[in-house]
Order: sequence, then C-alpha cells, then structure tokens
Amino acid sequence: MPELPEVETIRNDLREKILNKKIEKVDLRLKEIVKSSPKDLVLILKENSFKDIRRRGKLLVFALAKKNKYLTIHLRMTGQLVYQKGKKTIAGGHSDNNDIIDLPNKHTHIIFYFSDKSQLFFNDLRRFGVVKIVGKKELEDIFDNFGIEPLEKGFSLKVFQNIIRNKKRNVKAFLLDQKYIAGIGNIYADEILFEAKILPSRKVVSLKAEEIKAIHKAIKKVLKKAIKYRGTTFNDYVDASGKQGKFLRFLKVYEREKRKCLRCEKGTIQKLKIAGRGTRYCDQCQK
DNA sequence: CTTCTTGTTACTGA
DNA sequence: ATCAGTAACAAGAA
Repeated sequence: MPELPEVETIRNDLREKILNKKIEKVDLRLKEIVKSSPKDLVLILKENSFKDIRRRGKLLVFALAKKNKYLTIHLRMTGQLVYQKGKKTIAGGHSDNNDIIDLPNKHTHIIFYFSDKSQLFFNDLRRFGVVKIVGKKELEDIFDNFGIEPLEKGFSLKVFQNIIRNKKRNVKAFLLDQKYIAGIGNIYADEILFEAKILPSRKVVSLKAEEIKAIHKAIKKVLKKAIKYRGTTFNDYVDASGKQGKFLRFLKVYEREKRKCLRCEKGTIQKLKIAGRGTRYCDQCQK
C-alpha cells in the first residue's frame, strides 16, 4: 500500500523522468478511474506538460504547464505509476532484473505517451485509485483537508503536542487520520508505535509527555528511513521504474504476527483489529 | 462457494 | 462537536 514514503519515492523518480516533456497522447482505457470528466482529462493533458510534481500526504499532484490545471493521482491500495522508455525487449535468458513489468497489462488503465517515445503507465489491480483534473481553488480545498506534513520543518514537537492534545481516540486511529498528520497508513502507523514503544490501543489522552515525544521522534525516524530504502513492497507497490521497495526487511511488526519480537526477544507480535484495521504490536515491550 | 483484506469516504447512532 | 462502527468500493487469495 503506497503511504507517504512510497508516494514520495514515486514523486522523486518521476520528477527526473517526465518533467517538461510534451504529452503527445493519453490513452484512457478505463474511464471509471477518472473522477472528474474523463473527456476533459484527455483534452487538457494533450499537448500539455508537467511542470512540477508535488505530494500532499499520499496524494500526487502534477502541475500542468498550460491551462492552469492540476492532475491529481491517489494510488490507494494497489495503484502503480511506472515509467518506461521505449519498448522493453525481454532478452531470452538474461533476466537479471526480475523487477521489470511487462506493460501495458490488463491492469493498465491510463497510458501517457511523451514526445520522446517514453510512456507512463497507471496500473491498478483493484481499481480503487483516483485520478482527477482540478483547478487551483479545488486543489487548495483538497490541501486544506490534510493535516501537517510530518517531514516538513513545521512539524516540531511543540506543534505535534498541540495537534495531539485532547484527542479522544486511540493513538492508532489518531495516526491514521489524514486530517491531523498527512501520509501515515497502516504499515507505518504500526511501525511508528513499535518504535515509540506505545500500544496502539492507548487513548491519546492517557499519553504522558515523554510518550508523546517518543511518538513524534518515531514518526520522523520511521518515515525518513522508509524513504531512504524506497518504501515497502508487500504486494503491489513498485517505484516509477517498476522496482520493489527495500524497506520490507526493516519492518518490525507489520505482518510479523505470532513471531518473536525482534527488539525484546521475549514478547510475541500480536494482531488485533484496532480502528478497524489489522494492527500489530509486541505484547511485551509496547506499553 | 464464502470470507477476508485494504484506504478512504459516507453514513448512522451514541 | 466528536467518535466508534460499519458498509461500500474491486479483485484476488485462501
């Protein structure tokens, strides 16, 4: 599932590949994926180009050079954005790179063709992804509904203390709520709480000052490290070159239920449904 | 065949 | 206002 680190990896990759390239053609194969007018999307993108790519939480925002519009793409659970230059020729026998995906495939819903013969593929096995063209005002409204960006300068301990104050929910639900902090999903929420040694079921109001400090520190640490290793590939996530993320091997609790805790070596990783999500934690070293 | 999974939104009821 | 719980969405895995 693409969360902040995965989306940030894709953004950084694509910035190097597609900025300012002329979009020659857009092949919209599944118009249901587009939540604004599909016809307009094709018309607005044709002969246009991307002048900037931004990220807000898990949302990718492509600023268009012309027409003062933005293309927004949310990958949800199984969306992929893969860039390929020219046709891939799978040479028989010498496949030392098993990351390469043969595209387009049956899950390819949009293909962007650039004038240098390169292509960007939007694939989504479960079709939950959301693609839209929005104007400046609508983009601002979307941005306003997201909470603070946890890796930006403004996310100081003081600011975090103010955001978390008086919340009545459990800390897992708090971390997942995009209107407080943008970009944390199920994998990183569990990893952050493990790093901070806090049980996901803890009510926010019960957290001591030291514990809040630990969560604040863990958010930055876990997200930064995950970006460094280009995200977590569990099922479908790939970067803009179609390659898997390498953070899987650093996961401490996610999908490790019933196994021994890697930190205290006494506890067992448990799995419970908290905040409506599969939630993993160590029953010994998280308090 | 059924059940579960998952991010997000929408809805309901407390 | 605030929150918990649940359905819906789609497709595949078990």
